[in-house]
Amino acid sequence: MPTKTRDPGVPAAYNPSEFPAFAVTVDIVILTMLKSRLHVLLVRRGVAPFEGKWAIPGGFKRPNETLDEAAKRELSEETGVDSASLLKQFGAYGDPGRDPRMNVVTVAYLAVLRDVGAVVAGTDAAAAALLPVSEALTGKLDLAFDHARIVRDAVERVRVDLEQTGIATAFVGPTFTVAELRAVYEAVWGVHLDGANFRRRVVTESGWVIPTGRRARPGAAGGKPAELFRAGRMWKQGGPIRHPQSPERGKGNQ
Amino acid sequence: MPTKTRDPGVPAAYNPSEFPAFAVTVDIVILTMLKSRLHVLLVRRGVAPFEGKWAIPGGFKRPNETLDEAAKRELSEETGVDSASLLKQFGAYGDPGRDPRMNVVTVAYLAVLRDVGAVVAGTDAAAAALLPVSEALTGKLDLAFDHARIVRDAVERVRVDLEQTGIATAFVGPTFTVAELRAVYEAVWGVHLDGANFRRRVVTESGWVIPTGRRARPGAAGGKPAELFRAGRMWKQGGPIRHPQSPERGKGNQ
DNA sequence: CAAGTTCTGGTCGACAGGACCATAACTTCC
DNA sequence: GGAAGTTATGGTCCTGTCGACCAGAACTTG
Repeated sequence: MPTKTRDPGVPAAYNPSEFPAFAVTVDIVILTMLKSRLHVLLVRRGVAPFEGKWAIPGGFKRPNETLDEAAKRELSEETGVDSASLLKQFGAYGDPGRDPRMNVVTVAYLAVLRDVGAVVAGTDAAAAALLPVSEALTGKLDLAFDHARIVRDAVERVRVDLEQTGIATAFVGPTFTVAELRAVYEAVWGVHLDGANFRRRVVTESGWVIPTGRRARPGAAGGKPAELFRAGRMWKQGGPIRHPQSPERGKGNQ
Repeated sequence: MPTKTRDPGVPAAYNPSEFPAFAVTVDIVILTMLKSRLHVLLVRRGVAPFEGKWAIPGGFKRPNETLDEAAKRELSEETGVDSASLLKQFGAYGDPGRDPRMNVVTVAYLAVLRDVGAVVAGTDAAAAALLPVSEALTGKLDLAFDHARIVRDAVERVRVDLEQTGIATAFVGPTFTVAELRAVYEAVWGVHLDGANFRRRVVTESGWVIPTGRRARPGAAGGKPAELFRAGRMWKQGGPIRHPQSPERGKGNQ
């Protein structure tokens, strides 16, 4: 909103044509776990510019909706998923020339989902796919526009939020094993966590996970069937697991 | 950017008139320490709407500059300060009707400065002032547009960043005492920190603060003169002080 | 039944972090 | 000039957390 109250030249009522007009879009980085690796939902562009390249889904904001509503609508249109609680705004991008056709400012959202696989399979397989974020981050896929940077920022945000918020439970289903939850942390952070210590942390204190009494069927390799839990209320106030290297602040110099 | 690749109706080259046009502005929440309290720089609006109300400074983004550049330019125009390193984007706001005149999407930036007092004194005193954030947060000041929400989000961001980044040193001058630095944490978090423990944390391990050999003059109340330090390189990798309540996660329930 | 795999609980030591005390070095006031 | 007050700075102790590691439980497949 204009707040240049001290500029004498500003009229009392703006004429929109006097100020640069922008298109405002909302883009969504949809992340999910697949085969113990972090994946991102990408669509293949069918029109110029960047025709044939991968891009993250998005669309124009409408004047009569909020940014959050626009993101929710786009997510629903794109995947059919209707869960607004996992949508989080994490950045705005407005470099000149980022869209060669016109001035576009985009507001980027992060969505963490489970079971996107079925959704993607239902759409045109050639137009949408789940791809490992590692490939997008290392530049193996060159994405359209500045979407590589947006995806990078989104993943960085997830890495931080995993420690500070309860975003971890958004990656798993309504019921899950401790090992599934641990796999989320290990995949996002790229570290190995001790299974026993991890379990102690989330199971010992009540509020994090609630036992359902049921057990999961072991995988193909066998093993003891794991307990099935559901998420407790404590995840609303941040996650229980800290990044391994984070407590060792101040080291590594001298 | 438009990525609705599967929509058949999208032409290869957009006609800007076919899509809703928005004005894009950049607003800056400028925070500083004054009398051991957190203050925000506000300007008094001279024109409708919200004439006479307080607002945070900002202005229109130009088509040929990035959002970061626009924020830097506005900060310079508003305060004369030319330090881009302390500018951080923290949110975008685009609710319909947030500006009664036209569709405006604003991208909000946070700037942490010291010595804004001299800058404010130099401008028209009636048009700009440093006010305690507590008054803006509690609703004592009713701000223009949705600026109350924006200020609230900015302060929340600072509270988090104080723990995770080296933003604390941006509040103090090039040389500072340990007590000055501690006052920043205490003011932003609203807690009391033990002076001895605080000092041990930042002084013991090298890299956080570097002694200058000089001493500050005691305040009006007297006391032992404090050592003067300057910021070390470790602040680039996060702050050394943790929020007191943050390690006690998972308590308070059962 | 044997071997392999995963889950789950236990122990132990290192260490960060907070509470608290004591002393040093300056001020102002009488 | 001394007393009282204030702030800075260093020391000690104690508690809780967290990771490494071990051992047993419970299932798989062959």
